[in-house]
Amino acid sequence: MQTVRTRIAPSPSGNLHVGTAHTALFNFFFARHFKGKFILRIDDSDQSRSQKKYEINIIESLRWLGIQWDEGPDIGGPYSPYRQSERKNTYHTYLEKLLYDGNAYYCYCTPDELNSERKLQEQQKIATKYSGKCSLLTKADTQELIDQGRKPAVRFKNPCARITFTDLIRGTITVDTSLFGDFIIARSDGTTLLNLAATIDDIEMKITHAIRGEDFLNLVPRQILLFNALGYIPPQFAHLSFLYAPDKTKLSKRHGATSVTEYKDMGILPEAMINYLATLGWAIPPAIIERNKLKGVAEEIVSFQEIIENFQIEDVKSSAPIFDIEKLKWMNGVYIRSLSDEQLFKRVENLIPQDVDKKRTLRIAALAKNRMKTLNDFTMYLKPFLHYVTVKLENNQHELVSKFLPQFNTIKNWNAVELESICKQIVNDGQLSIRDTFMALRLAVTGEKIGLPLFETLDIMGKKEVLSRMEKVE
RNA sequence: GCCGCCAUCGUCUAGAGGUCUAGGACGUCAGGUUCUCAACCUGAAAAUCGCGGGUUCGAAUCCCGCUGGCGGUACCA
Repeated sequence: MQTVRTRIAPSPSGNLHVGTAHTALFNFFFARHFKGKFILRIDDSDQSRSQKKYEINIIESLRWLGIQWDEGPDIGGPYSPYRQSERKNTYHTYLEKLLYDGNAYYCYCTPDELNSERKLQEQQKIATKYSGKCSLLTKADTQELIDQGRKPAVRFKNPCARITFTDLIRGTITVDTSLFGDFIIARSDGTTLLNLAATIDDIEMKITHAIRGEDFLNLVPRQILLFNALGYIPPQFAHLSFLYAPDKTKLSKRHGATSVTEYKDMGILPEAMINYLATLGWAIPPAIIERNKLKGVAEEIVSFQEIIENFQIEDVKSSAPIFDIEKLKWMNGVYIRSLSDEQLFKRVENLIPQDVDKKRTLRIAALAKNRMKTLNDFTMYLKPFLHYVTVKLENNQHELVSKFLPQFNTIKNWNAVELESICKQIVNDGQLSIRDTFMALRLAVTGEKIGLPLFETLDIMGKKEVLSRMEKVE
C-alpha cells in the first residue's frame, strides 16, 4: 500500500489562524494514524500579500502546538522547494504541457469584455461562464491581438464532463463541469493561479489525501479536470468545515483572538488547544470517555497519541462548529490542574519577576493551580505577594484586624497550621463572625477580596511582611 | 443569477428505522463543602431533532420540496 501523504498549505498573509491549525491538526492526525507523512507547504504565490514574518509565525505556532511535519521549507525534503514562490519553473513546465497538448489556450479578452459577457448571462439567469471564443482564434487573429499589445491569460479547455468524486467526509458529489466553462489557470503576467499551482504541487509531492477547508470543495471538479489533463490520478479529498464565531459568522479578527499566537499569549496550553480543536468536528470515542470516567478524569481529555490511534476521517462531521472560548478555557484549566507544581512553575516562569524566590513561587503555584483557567491568571494570584496597595478598611473591619496584631507578634512558629488555629481561637473567644473577620484580615494583608487561602498566604508572606502590612492599614 | 455544501439543548456533540418520554460535555441556575475565590460533590432547567410533505406497523435516522446559513462562481487564496 502506498504511503499516506497529507499536507497543509497556509498562505503567509497573517499569523497562524486557529482554523488553519484545526485543518493542519486533522491532516496530521490522519497521516500519523496511517504512519504516513505530513508536509508543510507555504503558499506564498501571492507575493504582495505574503510576508516573511507570517511564515515564521506559522512555523513557530505549529511547532508550539506540537505538530511535526516531515517535509517543509525549514527542513527540506525530497520534493523541495516547499515554498510556492520558489516553484515557478515547475509550474511553467506543466503549463507548457497543457498548452502543447491542446488542453489550454491563450485568452486575449480584456476584463471589460469578460464583465459585460458575464452581466448578460446573469440577466438571462443562466450560469456565468466564458464563451470560449479565444479558443477559436486563427493565427492571424492572434497576431492582430498581440500587435494591439494585449497580453494573454491562459485558460484551461474544459472538456465539459460530469465529474463524480467521493469526499471522505461529505460523500459522493457530482458536478457538471460545463456549468463553469473554460477557467483561467495563468494570469497575463505569466503567474499561475492557485488551482493549477496546488494541483501541480500535489502531483509533485505525491499527496495522497487532500484534507482542507470547505472553501475548496467547489474547486475540486476543476482540479480533477487538471489532474486528468496532466495524466495523474487525483488524491482523495476531504473537506472540513470552517470554524465559526458565536455569532455564526466566520471566525475573524473582530471576534477577538483568532491566531494561535494570541491564545499562547493568553496562557492557553498547547495540549489543551489541541484537545479542544480535536473535539470540533470529531467526537472522542466512547471507549475513551468510559475509561476517563473510570479514572475519574474529565471525560473529553485525550492525549495526542490517543487521538492519532483513534482518528478516522470518516468520523469527522461536515457541519460548522462554533469556536467556544469558554470551553477551551475550561479544558485549559483541566490541563493546568494536571500539571505538577514544578511543571506549572516552568510554564509560568516567564510571568514571574526575576527577584522572586522560587520556593515561594512554587508554593503559590501549588495553591493557585486549581483556580487558574489560563497561565496568565497566575499573575493575579502572585500580585499580592509582590506589591502592597494600602487599603481603606471600614471601622468595624479595622477593629477586627486589630485583635490579631498582639497575638501575631508573639507567634514563634509562623506557619499556616499554627496561624489557622490561633486565628480560629481568637474568633471563637470573641464570638466573632468567621466570614467577616477573616475577610477583614485578608483585605488588610493582601488588599484583595479574592485570593489564595488566607493562612497559607500569611505563611508564605512571612511574619515580618504581614505585621508591617497590618500596621499600615488605614 | 447559476452551482455546491450544511442543519439534534445557548455551544461542542452521541445518534447509522424500534433500546430516544433524544444521552454526555461546556456554560447557566440551585444546593453541599468552605476564611474569599476556585476546585470538588449533588441536583435542575435546557433540543416538539430548521419547516412541510412522503416511504414505513414505526423516522432525529430513508426520499422529495422549502427555508435559513455557508461557500464557489474573479487574471483572490
